[in-house]
Amino acid sequence: MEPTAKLSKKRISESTIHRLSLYYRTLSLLEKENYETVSSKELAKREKLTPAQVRKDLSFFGTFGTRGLGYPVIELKKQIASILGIDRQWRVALVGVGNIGSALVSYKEFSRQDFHIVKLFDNDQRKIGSNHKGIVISDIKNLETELPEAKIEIVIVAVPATVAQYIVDDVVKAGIKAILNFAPVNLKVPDDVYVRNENMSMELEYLSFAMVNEHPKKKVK
Amino acid sequence: MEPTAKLSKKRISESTIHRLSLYYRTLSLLEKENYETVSSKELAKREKLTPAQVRKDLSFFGTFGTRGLGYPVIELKKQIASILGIDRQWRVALVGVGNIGSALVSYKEFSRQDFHIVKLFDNDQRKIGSNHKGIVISDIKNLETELPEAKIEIVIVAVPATVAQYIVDDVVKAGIKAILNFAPVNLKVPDDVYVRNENMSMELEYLSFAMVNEHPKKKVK
DNA sequence: ATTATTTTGTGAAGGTTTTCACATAAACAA
DNA sequence: TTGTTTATGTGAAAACCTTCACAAAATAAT
Ligand SMILES: NC(=O)c1ccc[n+]([C@@H]2O[C@H](COP(=O)([O-])OP(=O)(O)OC[C@H]3O[C@@H](n4cnc5c(N)ncnc54)[C@H](O)[C@@H]3O)[C@@H](O)[C@H]2O)c1
Ligand SMILES: NC(=O)c1ccc[n+]([C@@H]2O[C@H](COP(=O)([O-])OP(=O)(O)OC[C@H]3O[C@@H](n4cnc5c(N)ncnc54)[C@H](O)[C@@H]3O)[C@@H](O)[C@H]2O)c1
Repeated sequence: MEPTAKLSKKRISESTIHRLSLYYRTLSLLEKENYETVSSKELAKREKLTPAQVRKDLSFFGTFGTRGLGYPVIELKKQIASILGIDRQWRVALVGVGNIGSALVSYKEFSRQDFHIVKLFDNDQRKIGSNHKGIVISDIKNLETELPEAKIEIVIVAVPATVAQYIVDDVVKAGIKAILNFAPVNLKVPDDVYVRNENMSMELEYLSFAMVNEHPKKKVK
Repeated sequence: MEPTAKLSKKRISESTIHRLSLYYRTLSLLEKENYETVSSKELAKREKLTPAQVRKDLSFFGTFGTRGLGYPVIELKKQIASILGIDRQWRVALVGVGNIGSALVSYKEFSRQDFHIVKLFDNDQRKIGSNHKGIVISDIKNLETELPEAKIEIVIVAVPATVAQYIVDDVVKAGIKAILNFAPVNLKVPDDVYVRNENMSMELEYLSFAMVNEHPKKKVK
């Protein structure tokens, strides 16, 4: 059966995309464990999902498996990489080289996954010009000129919440269409700009809610 | 109309809880801006949601508004805090005082929201015993005894992925029921333990997918 | 070969979440 | 007062997402 690239009009749900990320990570692991093929059942078990969910998710994008056998690990991993758009390098800039910013620069998972932080910006004179993990920190004043020059496609925002919107306004002016935001604010951006928020308080608050209310988990088969 | 605390059997969706966190943050902002009341319309606008969504979310927990007027900002904030269980202090420990761990210890939003990191653990002899932001780093060997001693209720896991499961096994043995995990692995825990994962690659991959596929956003009114 | 077994891919069913739409109630204006 | 406006709270409808269940296809066993 040939893997087919469906170019369907149907909107794919956010959950499906997130699960593709999980499948990708698990397939990498399976590859290391020398699995040649994997069934939807096994994949589901590892992700605490149902096999039907796994098959349905994949079916939105094509047919990748062999009946009676399962999915070829290496090939499926490649296909998911292609679907997610991580079969290429993304040039990433980070604004705000503080506590969390510095941590992210050192985060090996990003570079392993072809997200390369190649530019850093800050407004602190003590930081500007200094070399941080092999990257010279640029002055935030030069954001609008240097982002296009460096062919940046994704910007990570790690500045204080009070200035995040101003920074993002400039980031958008520079033509950037994708932003990963760590500041605890709702950013306003034009319709054609994608923003994802990392909100750690939200997850802690979920834990808090769950404990206080003995919130039942979704049943898992 | 009296605010009523519904003790319903119905499972509240994860999305609703996450939105409560957003409402809470926005209400804090509205309080600072000296709003006395706020309508579901205004709240929705700030969160990029529909007014109906806001009202429905709140209605699961009681009736907090006044028809013709809206919701009293301070009172609603209190009510949401009570629902989320953040009207009290949570004692938090963090394991793995590395790049991301250190950043989290410095994260003021946590302490402002009554999540207090009061204990740090690591296995690096150079770090153990040293004072980090006013907390002496403990030896990971003492995890099982010191977690109960310090009355810890939530543990943040910020150790390398390869050891995360072992750490979590010990954390669970120590009786902890809530874990915030930063390691990129699917942790196995008993049914009565809540785990939330912070997966930053997932969000970057979502951005990647969205850009490559020109993924339409959900329509927003 | 033939049969039993495995496992995919997918319509349809079932379940959950969001949105609609309106009765209801409070506030405000005249 | 009375009427007009505003805005909640909520069943019902619509949209969306997950699971079911089974035909189809491939493998493995006899
Ligand atoms: N520390 C954490 O663990 C953590 C976790 C989640 C989210 N956040 C959020 O991430 C952001 C940064 O947090 P942090 O703890 O790293 O703070 P930080 O103060 O350590 O870092 C902020 C950095 O941004 C720089 N900066 C300030 N204004 C700037 C401007 N106008 N232009 C460019 N750079 C500017 C500062 O010089 C500093 O280097 C905050 O919004 C915070 O709420 C932090
Ligand atoms: N750096 C980031 O921005 C980032 C972002 C998201 C997730 N993560 C994840 O968070 C984890 C930590 O990442 P990091 O960049 O901070 O790494 P790091 O190496 O800087 O920190 C890891 C810390 O854990 C300690 N440690 C190692 N083994 C331990 C053990 N058995 N018991 C106790 N402590 C132990 C180390 O001494 C070190 O202090 C990793 O799983 C990583 O994938 C990191």
